[in-house]
Amino acid sequence: MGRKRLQETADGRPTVHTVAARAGVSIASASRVLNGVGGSPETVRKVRAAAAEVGYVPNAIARSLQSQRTGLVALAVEDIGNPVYVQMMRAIEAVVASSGRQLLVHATGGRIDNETALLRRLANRYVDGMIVSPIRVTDDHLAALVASPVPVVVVGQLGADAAVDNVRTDSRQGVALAVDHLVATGRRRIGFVNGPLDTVPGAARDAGFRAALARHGITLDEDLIEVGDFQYAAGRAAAERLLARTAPDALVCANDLIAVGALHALLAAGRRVPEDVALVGMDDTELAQMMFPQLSSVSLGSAERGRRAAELLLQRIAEPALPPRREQVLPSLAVRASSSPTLPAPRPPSRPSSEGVIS
Amino acid sequence: MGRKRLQETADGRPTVHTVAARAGVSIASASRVLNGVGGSPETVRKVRAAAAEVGYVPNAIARSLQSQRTGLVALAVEDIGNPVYVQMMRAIEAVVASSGRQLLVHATGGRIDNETALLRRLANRYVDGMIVSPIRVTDDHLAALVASPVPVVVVGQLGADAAVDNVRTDSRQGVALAVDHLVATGRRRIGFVNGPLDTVPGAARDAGFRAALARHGITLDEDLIEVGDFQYAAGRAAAERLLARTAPDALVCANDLIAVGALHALLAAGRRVPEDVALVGMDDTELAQMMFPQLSSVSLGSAERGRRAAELLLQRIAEPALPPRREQVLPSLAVRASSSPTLPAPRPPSRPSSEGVIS
DNA sequence: CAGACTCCCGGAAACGTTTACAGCTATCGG
DNA sequence: CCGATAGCTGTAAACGTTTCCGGGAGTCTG
Repeated sequence: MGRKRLQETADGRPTVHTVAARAGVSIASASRVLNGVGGSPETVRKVRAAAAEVGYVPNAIARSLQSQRTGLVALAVEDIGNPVYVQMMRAIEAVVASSGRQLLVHATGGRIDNETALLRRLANRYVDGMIVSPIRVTDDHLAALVASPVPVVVVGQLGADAAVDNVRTDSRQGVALAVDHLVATGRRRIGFVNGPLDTVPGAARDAGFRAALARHGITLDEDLIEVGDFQYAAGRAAAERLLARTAPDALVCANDLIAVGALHALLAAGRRVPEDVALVGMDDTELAQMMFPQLSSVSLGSAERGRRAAELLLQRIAEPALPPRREQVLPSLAVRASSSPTLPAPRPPSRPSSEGVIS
Repeated sequence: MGRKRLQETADGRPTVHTVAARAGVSIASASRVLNGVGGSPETVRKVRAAAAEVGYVPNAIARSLQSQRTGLVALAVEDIGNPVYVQMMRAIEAVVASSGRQLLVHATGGRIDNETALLRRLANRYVDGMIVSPIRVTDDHLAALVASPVPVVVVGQLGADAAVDNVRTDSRQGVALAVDHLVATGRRRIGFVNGPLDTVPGAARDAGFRAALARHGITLDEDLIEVGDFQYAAGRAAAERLLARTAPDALVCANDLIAVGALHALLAAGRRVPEDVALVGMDDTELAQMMFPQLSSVSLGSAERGRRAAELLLQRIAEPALPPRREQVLPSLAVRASSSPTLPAPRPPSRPSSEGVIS
């Protein structure tokens, strides 16, 4: 009974030992051949043949334990149904793929414990690094971020003192761009449909809206502000409540999903866009261009933020000791038919990103 | 220099050895305490304290190597920007979460080598199982699927003899539902905007469309068929080409993104929907309800397919020896304003899934 | 022909966990 | 008071891979 080591795994799959035994070489040689480093022609032939015969496929977990890397990078976002994250994801994927890694996405669904759990599970070496874009951030959440064993980059606003790589934008300024544009085109009763105020972006956009109105000397009518969720249905419902209460001549929405909901509410209520009510969304997703009329939207540079975040992450994976960095991308405004008095229901251009961009 | 074993990892992070040494116990005791199994009160106290002091966090890779499981499940889809996959993903996530696992999503971008590479990387034990929804499937792709070391479930059409768990729908029948509905409401010049014919769904929908017209005794005018990509922009361009060529009184689109593109093209060309041209999409995503008018759409039960696929996967993870199974979900048609002659530009209902459903 | 150098190979140690097993102490029942 | 039993503990083996290191064989150089 001197059987020292089983040559296959519990469920009967071959291991490198199986291959080595079958080829009549040591596991060291087998491993070398399988990794394409070294080996005499004869050994290579035997090992390759043996591997093919038994259908050997290496166990990536064991390999990672040894090599201390997995070739995977994760992205955690609230809601994968929001096109802004799709845009961001595509940009990240492009960068990550160039380093030979693969991107995995997880939707936290806004449940913050979910995100913390993900951090605990994934960040403990299942991935080489992580990009997270939280919309609510608590203290122990932040603690979990800094304590992560693998590099983490945060996309979005974060406390000034957080020792985490961070890419952000100024969404207050983004809202200001929208308000400036509307005021400049003669609108005065400007409404605002926002997301929850207990989220980071919700709070920032609320502050931005109030500040912008004040700057123009417009006193705020609270009836013109309505809060819902960052989703289509909630946006539509919120806009309906607002319209039932008062009559705006313009509507700023905290993201494009809300703006689409508002457009629906406006059209259903018989208001013409932009003649009766001008409409401006936010995030400048492809959804904005799918609508009819196409929606003006404040770009918060989500693709750019994603790209930069991915680059920061790759740098930190290569050089873990770097000090925490912070980058900022500027918002800009894409003016389209939904808010333009000069463009009468225009034919959609084929190069959609070339409309008048104000930054 | 008899130092037998380093007590911390190369980058200075604590291991279970660090904790054990600091607590003055063996690594076995430390591990037991950290897993909450056994240990005297005194040992528990010491180990807990030591772990907290050094900030110990277990290496999940090492744990997985030992336990042969990771608690992760992956979903691979073409394009995460397509809302149909978002729906599917949500359904899968719900099931998977109930088993205490987490779902990771990967977008292959239609690059088939990408999907094969993902299979090689992820399926080799990084995840406990995988759900893939390929739109193109080659032979070695299929080979990679069956050879996967971890359970795999395929969503979508697959060769009849493939030894893989499979959840499918009948999209030919789905197209037929749309055509039947349009014919029944008096349309005769029915156009079809499809995706690429070299994809599985594209081919099936093309066949379904031709068969349905034939069944109604309508001879097909090839001018009424246009092919693009399964995306918004391509759908709009394809619809524009079609409209420049001929004058349909109805349009069936191979998915909702295409349908939105077609809607845009129709409105830009001054056609009224549904008065001049009735429009029916496919996949019944939330996008269909975001439009104005809301789009009729053939539901291919994507949420249901996702749910079933996840259940099949969990069963197989628990019981790997099961024979391959195949499940089918039936298509149905949600009739909304874009194709209804009887509903004049209706107010969107608040319970959007309750419109007249035909199956 | 001796030495240096190159190449290839196998043994064994790692990577960081979990866990089977055996030994020890303390308690309990008879 | 002795044997059985229960509860903890530590040693060591596993999980499946990569890689360091030393030895052997062959080739080249002087």
